[in-house]
Amino acid sequence: MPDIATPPLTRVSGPLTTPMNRPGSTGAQADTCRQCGVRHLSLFAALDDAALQSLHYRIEDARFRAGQTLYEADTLGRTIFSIRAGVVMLERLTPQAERRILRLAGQGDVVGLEALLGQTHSSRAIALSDVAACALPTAQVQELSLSNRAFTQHLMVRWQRALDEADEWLAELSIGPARERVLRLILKFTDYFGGSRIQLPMREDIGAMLGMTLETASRVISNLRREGLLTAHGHTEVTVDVPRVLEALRSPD
Amino acid sequence: MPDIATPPLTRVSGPLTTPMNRPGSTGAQADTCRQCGVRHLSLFAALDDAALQSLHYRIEDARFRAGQTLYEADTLGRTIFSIRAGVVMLERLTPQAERRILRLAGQGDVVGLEALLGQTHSSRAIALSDVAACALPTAQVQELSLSNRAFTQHLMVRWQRALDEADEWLAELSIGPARERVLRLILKFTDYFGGSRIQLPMREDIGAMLGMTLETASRVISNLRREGLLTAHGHTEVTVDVPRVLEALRSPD
DNA sequence: CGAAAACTTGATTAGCATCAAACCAGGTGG
DNA sequence: CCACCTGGTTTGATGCTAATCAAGTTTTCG
Repeated sequence: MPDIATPPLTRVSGPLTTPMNRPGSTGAQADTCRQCGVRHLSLFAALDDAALQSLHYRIEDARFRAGQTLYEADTLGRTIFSIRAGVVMLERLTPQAERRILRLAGQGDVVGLEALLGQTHSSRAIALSDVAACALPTAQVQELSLSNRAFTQHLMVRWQRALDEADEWLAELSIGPARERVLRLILKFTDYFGGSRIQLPMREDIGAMLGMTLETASRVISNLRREGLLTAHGHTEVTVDVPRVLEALRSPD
Repeated sequence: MPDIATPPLTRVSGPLTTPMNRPGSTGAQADTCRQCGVRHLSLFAALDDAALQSLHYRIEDARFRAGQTLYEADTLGRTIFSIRAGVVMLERLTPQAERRILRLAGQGDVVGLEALLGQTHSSRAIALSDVAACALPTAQVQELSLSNRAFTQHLMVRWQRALDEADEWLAELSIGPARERVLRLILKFTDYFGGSRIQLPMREDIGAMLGMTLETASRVISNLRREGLLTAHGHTEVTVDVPRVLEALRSPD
């Protein structure tokens, strides 16, 4: 597992290039993992030194720029991704072939778990910001879950976390007035980005997350800026007045 | 594990009584499980006779009438429920304290998995129809997943199935015109009930599943009846003209 | 039979989608 | 360097869908 250098979370536009998979750093896997500052958050928190030494497969440092695809829907994956830094969107197409973003995954989350069961990916995974992840071969994960009970437990926790998140999106982000849904999503961003200064995604993406048109998303956000709940810095970066957002959600105004 | 007598799926209203937990039938657990006609669909499909013989905890036959609660949100469970027959709704409250039904679980599904991780239930589970389930003690399940690799795999498949279902509800049942959402939900019912003759839930429940008011749900369903896509038998039972429903969903009319 | 619960239907309104146009920033090429 | 082009954003005008409020009807059950 590679080091933890956190990539800048600036949204990078431009043509999509291939993932920045690095050809494996020097030294043994175990050393790299031991030095990882976010290992305690990851699937590998359960592994002791002995377990790290015994890894049979190479764990790759997978880097993605904003907009790049981690995997496509309806494909078979050979790896699952443990996210060290950045935010990933999971999306699928509605029956009318419109994009619908199902949920986000951030530091400590794992995406692509279905690959462990031999299933094709049910959704597409796209980097919302620049992303650093460990690409864990499914064979390695399966081997570990055979031998290591705590590791299996960690896997199940990741599954449950995804399920909790899905439930929350159903209950909090897919119904209610547009304004409230946007406010709740913005709060979620402050969690994922770890602070009140966040990157707002494209209006189209916000719309796809909340089940509304990009125009409605734009209108709501413009209003929030005028009311001072958001302060723009540059074109995509904003500061959130978290207390006032919480207050706005408490009182139906 | 008890026998498989399928309860009638008629919706029973009236005051909620305690679950019909039967005090365990005669004979060893293994015998009961061997005779279970839906074992191949259940978590226990992975267990051979030896494994069944070695079960340390009593697995209860849990019966619930329509409307009864399997477990409450924010409580700690000591069992998970493997559903043999009937349909269960998982619901939680929105931030505005309105009911939101997240998804359904039917034959072969497991609800309450989070109890295995020591977490409180994140949602409430309520029987939509009469339900027959096996109440599996979490201690028993944890013990099995230690010793039996295939069983662990089955557990993970159940987690993933719940996640797939949640994603589908997000993409297909929480956005789009009311009429289409109702049509898609009705198709789902034909799956869960195993045929074109289904029990329609209360309009209020349909509304809570689709994020719409009960009046809108009622209007849509009344229209579908007038158009002949649904035929009423009694007050809650209807026959679905599946081909025409599929056609109606294909063409945006 | 009467009361309560669930369902249906109507009238009105609010909120959002839609269509359309203008605006703005960044990047490209003359 | 400026003009232009492109992709994203904002804003406006209009119409439709579904929420809301309000009866009225049917069904269920004590």
